[in-house]
Amino acid sequence: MRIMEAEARRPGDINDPDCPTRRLIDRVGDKWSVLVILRLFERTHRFSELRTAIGGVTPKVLTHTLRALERDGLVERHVYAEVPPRVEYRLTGLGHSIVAPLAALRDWAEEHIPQVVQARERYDAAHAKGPEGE
Amino acid sequence: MRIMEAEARRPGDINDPDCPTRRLIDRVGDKWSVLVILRLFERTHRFSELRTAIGGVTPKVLTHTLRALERDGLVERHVYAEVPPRVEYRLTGLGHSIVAPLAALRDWAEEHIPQVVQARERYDAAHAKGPEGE
DNA sequence: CAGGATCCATGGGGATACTG
DNA sequence: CAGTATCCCCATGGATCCTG
Repeated sequence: MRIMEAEARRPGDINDPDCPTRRLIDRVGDKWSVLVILRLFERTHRFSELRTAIGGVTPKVLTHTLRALERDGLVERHVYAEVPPRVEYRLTGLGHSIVAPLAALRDWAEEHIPQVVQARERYDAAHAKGPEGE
Repeated sequence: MRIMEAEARRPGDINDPDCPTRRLIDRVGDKWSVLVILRLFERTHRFSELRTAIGGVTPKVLTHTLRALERDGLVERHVYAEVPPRVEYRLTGLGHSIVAPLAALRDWAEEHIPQVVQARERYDAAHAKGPEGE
């Protein structure tokens, strides 16, 4: 499998800043990036639209997230010099390309998270009072 | 089937702790989980093996990571009551199932990170001295 | 409307030392 | 060997207020 190839060429050296896996984690690891990307995949959004659509995100953080995404070339920022300021965000081609992998992961989540939850309950139940039964 | 619950209650409400996407981010968002999973996909590892193989991870953090993974049902922990303590970690079936999506993302990274890096350089160059040429 | 500026709480995660 | 126990730093991100 592909995984083996990667392993062969870069044997898990996550200290290497060039390690793709490492950078990937940085990218999708933060709290809002993925949500923003999946939102923008649907359609172009204005700042406020994203803000209300996602909910729970503060302007500062949303701005930061969007800037990071823009810097990485995943999102485009379009400013319209109008009287009521209008700024639209949309995915770039690169941004679109990451949607599929992201969607794959999301699909995994939707399908398996219940099992994860069950596993947690089992684990907690077995460890809360101390592993006796065995 | 899978989506109905999460989707039905709130399309994209990441405030809902049950939102699969949200939980997924929690899982793959931390610094070492993905590395550990991909390592264990190759073969079973002992604690020290993982430690040296991944490198840069402290025992405390590695333990924490493994515990979380175990709790989520992605990793199995096998303790051998021997004189020199031996503990082996391996992926569960569930753990194996997430490798493919993870690999997809990793493949994306390997293929597109260079573009991301370029985008960053362009962005930084364009913003460092002030956006004039606009 | 879009976001910059500030202050601050939380905790992930690193370093180090110790133990069953 | 396989962790535990502490201490500590600082990046992430939330709350609030302010502005072009």
